[in-house]
Amino acid sequence: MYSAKEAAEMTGLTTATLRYYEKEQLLPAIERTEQRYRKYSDTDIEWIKMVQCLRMANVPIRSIREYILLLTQGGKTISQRRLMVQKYIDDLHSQMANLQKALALTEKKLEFYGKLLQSPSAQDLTYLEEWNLFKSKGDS
Amino acid sequence: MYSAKEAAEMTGLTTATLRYYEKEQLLPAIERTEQRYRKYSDTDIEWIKMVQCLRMANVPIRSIREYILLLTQGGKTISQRRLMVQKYIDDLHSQMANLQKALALTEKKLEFYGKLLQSPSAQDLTYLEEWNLFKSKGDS
DNA sequence: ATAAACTATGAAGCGCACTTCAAAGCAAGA
DNA sequence: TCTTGCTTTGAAGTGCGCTTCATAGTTTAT
Repeated sequence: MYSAKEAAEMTGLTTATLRYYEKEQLLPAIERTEQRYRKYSDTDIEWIKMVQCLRMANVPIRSIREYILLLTQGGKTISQRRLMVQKYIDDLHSQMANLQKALALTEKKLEFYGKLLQSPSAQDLTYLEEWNLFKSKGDS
Repeated sequence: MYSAKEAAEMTGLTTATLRYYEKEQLLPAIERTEQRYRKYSDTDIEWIKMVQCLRMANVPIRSIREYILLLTQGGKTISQRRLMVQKYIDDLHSQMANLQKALALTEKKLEFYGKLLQSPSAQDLTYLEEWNLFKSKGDS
C-alpha cells in the first residue's frame, strides 16, 4: 500500500491529478486509512498506468469513464465494450495517419532546408518565394 | 479569389476559425475587398491546409506562429527553422510511440473480449476479476 | 512540544483552441 | 424595396484537463 505521494512518484502524475482522476471516476474507489488518507494498492497503480496510457493517446476522460462504467456493469456489456475498443482502434489508426502526414510534410521541409543551406544564394528569399519554391518541389 | 464561406467550405474549417487563425498570425494577411471583406487566394487556401495538417498532428498554435514568424524573417533563420522541424519530427515519433502503445493495449483487450465471448461462463466476472484475468494473459 | 511535511476538501483559476454573441454594414434575389 | 443571407468586429463564453488555493487536520522528526 502506497501513500498519495508514493503513488504519484510511481506513476509520474501529481497527487492532485490522482485525486482528479478519482473524482472523475477513472479509478476504482481507493482505500482509506482510519483518518481518510488514501492507500493505493499495486493493482491501483497498474490501473492508473493503464489510464495514463490511454490519456497519452488522447482518449478523452469522458470516454475512459464510459468504458469503465461498462466494465463495472459486468459481463452483459462485453459486446458493447468490444465495439468501443474497436472504434477506438480505428480512431488511433486515423490519428496515426494524421501524424504520418504531418511527418511527411515536416520531413520534406527539413530536406528542403538541407538543400537550401547548401545554396547560399537562396537564403535571401522572402517567405512567399520560399513557400512557392517549396510547393514546386514534389507535391504532397 | 474566394469568399470567407467558400474558403471555409474548401478547407473544412469555419469562417470563425479562419478569422481566429488570422488573428493568431497563422495566416498571411488576407486580401480585402473595398468593403473590408476577405478574399482568399489559392495560395491562401493551400497555406490554410498546411496549418490544418499541423494542427491535426497537435502542433500548438503558438509553435506554428513561431515557425511562421521565423519564416517571415528570411534566410538568416533557416538553420533555426531546420532545428524546429527536426525537433518536431522527434515529437511526432514519440506521439506515434504513445499511440502504438495504446493500440497494443486496446488490441489485446479486443482479442481478450473475443475469447471471452466464446466462453459464456466467463461473462459473469466482476470487473476486478476480469481485470486480473486480463493482466495475467501476456504482459504489456 | 513544536515545527516541518504530508494529506484532505471544495472551489476557483488557468491555458488552450475554438465558438458564440451582439451590433452593425453590405449584397443579391423576388 | 424589402428581406434573406453573408460579412465585419471585439468581447464574452465554452469545454477540457488539469492546477492552484484556502483552510484544516495528521504524522513525523527533533
